[in-house]
Amino acid sequence: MGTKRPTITDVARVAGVSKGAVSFALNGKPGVGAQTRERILAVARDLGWTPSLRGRALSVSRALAVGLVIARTPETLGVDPFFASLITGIETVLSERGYALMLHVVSDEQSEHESYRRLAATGRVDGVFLTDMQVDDLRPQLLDDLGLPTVVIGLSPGQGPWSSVYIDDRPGITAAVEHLVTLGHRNISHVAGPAEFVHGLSRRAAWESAVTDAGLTPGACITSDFSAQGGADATNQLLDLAEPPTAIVYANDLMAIAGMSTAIGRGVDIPGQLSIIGFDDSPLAAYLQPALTTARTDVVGWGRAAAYRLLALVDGEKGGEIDLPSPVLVVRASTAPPCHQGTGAPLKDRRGPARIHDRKTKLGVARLDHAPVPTTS
Amino acid sequence: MGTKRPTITDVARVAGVSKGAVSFALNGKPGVGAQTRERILAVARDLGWTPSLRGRALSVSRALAVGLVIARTPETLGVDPFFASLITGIETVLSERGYALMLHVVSDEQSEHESYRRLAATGRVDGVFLTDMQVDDLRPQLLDDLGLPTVVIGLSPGQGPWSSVYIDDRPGITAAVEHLVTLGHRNISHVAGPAEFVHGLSRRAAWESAVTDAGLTPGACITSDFSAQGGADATNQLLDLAEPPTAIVYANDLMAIAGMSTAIGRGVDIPGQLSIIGFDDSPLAAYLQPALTTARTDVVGWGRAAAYRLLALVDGEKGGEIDLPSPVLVVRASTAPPCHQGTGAPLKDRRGPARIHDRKTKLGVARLDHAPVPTTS
DNA sequence: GGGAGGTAATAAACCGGTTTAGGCGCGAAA
DNA sequence: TTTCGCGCCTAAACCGGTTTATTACCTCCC
Repeated sequence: MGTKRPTITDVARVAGVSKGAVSFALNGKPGVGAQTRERILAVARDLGWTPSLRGRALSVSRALAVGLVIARTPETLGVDPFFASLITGIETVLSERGYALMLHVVSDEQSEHESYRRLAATGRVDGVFLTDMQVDDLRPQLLDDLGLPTVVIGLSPGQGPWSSVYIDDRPGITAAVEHLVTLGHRNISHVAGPAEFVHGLSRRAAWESAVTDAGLTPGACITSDFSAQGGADATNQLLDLAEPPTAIVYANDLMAIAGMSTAIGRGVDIPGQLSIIGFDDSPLAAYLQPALTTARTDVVGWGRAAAYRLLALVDGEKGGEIDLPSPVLVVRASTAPPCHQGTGAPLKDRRGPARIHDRKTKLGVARLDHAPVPTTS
Repeated sequence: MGTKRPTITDVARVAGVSKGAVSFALNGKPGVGAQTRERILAVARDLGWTPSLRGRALSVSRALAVGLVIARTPETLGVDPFFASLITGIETVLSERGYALMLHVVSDEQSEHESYRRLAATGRVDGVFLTDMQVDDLRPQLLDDLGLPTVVIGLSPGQGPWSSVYIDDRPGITAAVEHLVTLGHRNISHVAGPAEFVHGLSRRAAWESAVTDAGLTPGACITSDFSAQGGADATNQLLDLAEPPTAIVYANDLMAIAGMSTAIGRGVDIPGQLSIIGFDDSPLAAYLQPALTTARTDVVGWGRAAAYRLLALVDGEKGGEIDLPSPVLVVRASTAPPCHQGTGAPLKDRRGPARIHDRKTKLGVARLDHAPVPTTS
């Protein structure tokens, strides 16, 4: 706190040149001679000068920051591994470009819109990320009106004129269903996310078409809300059916975990009487009993890609496409052939090493860049 | 994107006054007459003027933003409900004061220090929050050197000259141990967090003294790392002991959940043979099988309090104390009297309504502002 | 009537950078 | 020799606010 930070004027004075010359030298622009440039840089180094983002931001009319508004309750947010990974990925890109992330956490849609308006009105950010896309989402239009460059996370390119980053959920669900069919399941249910969310819808559609493609009739599908309570309720409904499913594919891990616990609480053996598959590969999934079979998406890579796109958009660059690995199915102990009723197999040995179902060969799109087996590390 | 946003100069021109007068009028300062003020405000409203934070920030030499640097892997972060709640609480206060939160997520300590240096050097923030305090933490000193106002989250006031916000963990652990003792347990173990973290240490100390106060000898204590893997490993170690505990108190929910699953995987009945208590009250806790008894802290309130303190610090205000509710124990189905071995009680009915153990009367500090029972909503 | 005191408003400096317009000296082309 | 062009550098404008110094005017009071 002792002395103030040196400004560009201090550097200029010490180096005996003008402010402008210092600016040129520090930004590598032409307009200063070689040895003058050296001298300026040396002085800047000696003085410990760093550019003031406030000054620069005002001068270049840029905030040098981007925004992420999350409309979720702390309960949903705290147990969903998605945002942690997304933000981590975003950060890796932003930090190396000198950008910062402004995070807003709001409770409802109303405040979310208000948040965007404020970010735009005050000029705090140069662009924003948009997540949790809904079917007829008003936010892209709003952001367009506000003149805020936007990258939509989780909307396939065909679904709008917006710049977007997309991982196709469907291979994950497809692999899940195929895995179950291979095991011999014929009555496969789905617990879906809310129909107003595109990822709720697309996962449901993927389940339906995968089941149909396997020559089966889709089992019951219950639309829920991605929450633990919702997963538990939906599971109870499914198990209460006259002909309960032998396998359930959940739209996320949280519902799957709650569903699995509910089933166990009803005395249902898993995976003996009921196979369970989640979506997300929560860090917890491998440590449950039984360990949860689930689809994993490279969310960190998603965040990175989104950040690249947004910075490109802000800088007016072209912004090359980044191809991301497709989801893969991580097979653990919560899935098994149906009708093992009452075998009483020793629970002890049930958590084997996870097997990864990579759809690379079939679809030609999946790629797995990172070591995919998290259970033993 | 059509026309540019109006500036204060535009307002001045339209209103037929000087820039300075407009600034006075908009900030409620003396120096303009009543009806001139009215006219200026009207013009500003008509033009849809909002202050540019960039201009203001430069002028007042403030960033009007505060920072939070989180040094965690996405795996740890994604499953720990702490930060979601903390950030939510922080946001409620910041947003109503026009401040914003700059979030940095980094992987290691090295980058964390680098982050702080950059935030300070570029003047991006006016102050920062400090979490995950370690025993001989170098960061407060660093931030002091950098001249960055800091509020430490989770350090008791006596432990340093730093401005801090604190909830005493210990009543939660104490209540947990007392609950177990009341149930009849005599061999109570603890799975602790890393000894370099103050909340790891303090929870361990609380366990030890609560057990001792009950006239018992502390059972085995294993120092782990707050991760699922660590919780599973520690549980295996404890169950392999010649005299395994009849109850385990974990330093967080994640380890407790993994530990519970591990025990179940070994054929141990919970809570029949082993009682389990976590810490955090993760949104999942109520939906596990059996539902997890755990201590709940008002983390959102913590975030709010921390934000108030930091803004007070930044504004040079005094910053009144905010008293926060102590942790309470949420009793669910994972705890029961010991030695129920092999009762084969129907799992179905095990998830009763949660009971809250509030230590208000005993300690005179606990307060529960929010509806505390989350299981049925 | 003239100085003291107060209010309303303006002009201008300032925050810390970037960027443009322009001056000066010098070498090459006409 | 003149002129054009170019490299190097400075002065000054600019981004959008806040704040200080200053001026104009009015009132009060001796």
